[in-house]
Amino acid sequence: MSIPELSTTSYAILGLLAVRPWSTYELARQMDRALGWFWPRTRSKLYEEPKKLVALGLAKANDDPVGRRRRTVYAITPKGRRSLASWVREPGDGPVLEFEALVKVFFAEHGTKSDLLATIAGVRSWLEDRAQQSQQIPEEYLNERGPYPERLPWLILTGRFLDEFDVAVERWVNWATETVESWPDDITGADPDLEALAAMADRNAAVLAARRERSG
Amino acid sequence: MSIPELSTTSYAILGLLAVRPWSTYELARQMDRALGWFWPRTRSKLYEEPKKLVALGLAKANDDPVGRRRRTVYAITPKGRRSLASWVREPGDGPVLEFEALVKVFFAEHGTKSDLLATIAGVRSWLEDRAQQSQQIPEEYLNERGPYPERLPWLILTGRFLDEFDVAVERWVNWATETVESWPDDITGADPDLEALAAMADRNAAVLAARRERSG
DNA sequence: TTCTTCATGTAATTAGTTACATGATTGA
DNA sequence: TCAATCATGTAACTAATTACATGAAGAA
Repeated sequence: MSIPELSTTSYAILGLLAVRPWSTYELARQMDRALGWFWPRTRSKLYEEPKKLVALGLAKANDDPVGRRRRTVYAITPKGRRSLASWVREPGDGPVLEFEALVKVFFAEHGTKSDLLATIAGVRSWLEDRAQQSQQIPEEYLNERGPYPERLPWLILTGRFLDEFDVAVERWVNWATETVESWPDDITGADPDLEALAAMADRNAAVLAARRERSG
Repeated sequence: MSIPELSTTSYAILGLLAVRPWSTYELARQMDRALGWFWPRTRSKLYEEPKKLVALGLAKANDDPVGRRRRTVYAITPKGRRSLASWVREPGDGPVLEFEALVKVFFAEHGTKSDLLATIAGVRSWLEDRAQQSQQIPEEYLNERGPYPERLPWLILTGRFLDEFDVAVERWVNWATETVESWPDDITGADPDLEALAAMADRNAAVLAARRERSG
């Protein structure tokens, strides 16, 4: 490789630049709006990465002063498009989850039943905040006002993943709330939900059986 | 605060030390087995963090040489237990997702239909690998052979979340495969699945309506 | 006795976050 | 005209990963 292995973050930004040129601020907004849901990065990264792309000839920077301040607008180059295309064709990594609240559930013995319920309730709030933030996007497109409608078929693919994810969280919150509410106040006396456990084991077995069937 | 704000990773390790003392290697295995599914960290972190805990008086290190090499076994202190307990009672952050393959889906216009199908198929393999890796744990507990059975009620809570997550991924893979297969070879001619889009908008609205009902 | 896997750790590097600073624009 | 918010960026710091090195134990 002549190119020293860009990170996924670099390619994510390069991908946005392939849609159109953006100033850094616009890139940041775009990350908030969409990409950030499954590739979250802090804003300051968005000032660094494009510089790297420019250094490699994958993008170019245009200075576009606003008043006394400079603003940098980045655009993709043909070389950048080629690099992006070859990245897109390689299958990517699977989902990675980080879930602090669940770590606290995992160590629930150090808190009370009501602490645990509060932790779970916090996840419900998270879900609601998220519903709030993401509500306008599908509506824009349904009203034929969403940007870059030619990309819509695959934007729906990604949106649907996030939707399934939220459904999973919601289902879990509902079940976990009920389950913990049924426990005694001293949670060390709780009975394990062995039915749930058996269901997990079964589903797991089903996935593996399906694989054996698929692959011979 | 006298304690300079530990990270979630620190508390995760502290939580494990509260179960029993472990050598670093055992900690690493334990991360692979369970915590790593929702708080993934590289192995070398597991050598660093305990040192920090020791410096703060939250854990103590015992040297336990094996042949000519040293091995360090860490144990929690009473102060460590107090610190852990106060962390557990605060509700934690919601789930954060990173999903490289989905970034590639998002930029699917730079690849072909079959590239896209391959990306989705990669996610199915991920799912199967995961089923493989996690299969024995529920079975151990169902056979009453799992370690620390007194923690089982909340271990099932966390396991169930991961199960719901996998179900979501599986549902998405199935739907996405079907959807993309129905597209023309030139994906720029694909029709957006507006029904799916409308369903997402509806679910979103339902979550928000439920919140209004709850809090109003 | 040698190969492989288990086990133990450090060092160098990269990625990512937090904190800060300040100009431009808008609307009360 | 002043406060709030939008916009632009850097610097210092912390977290995390990758690469490396090597001893111990068990199997062939």
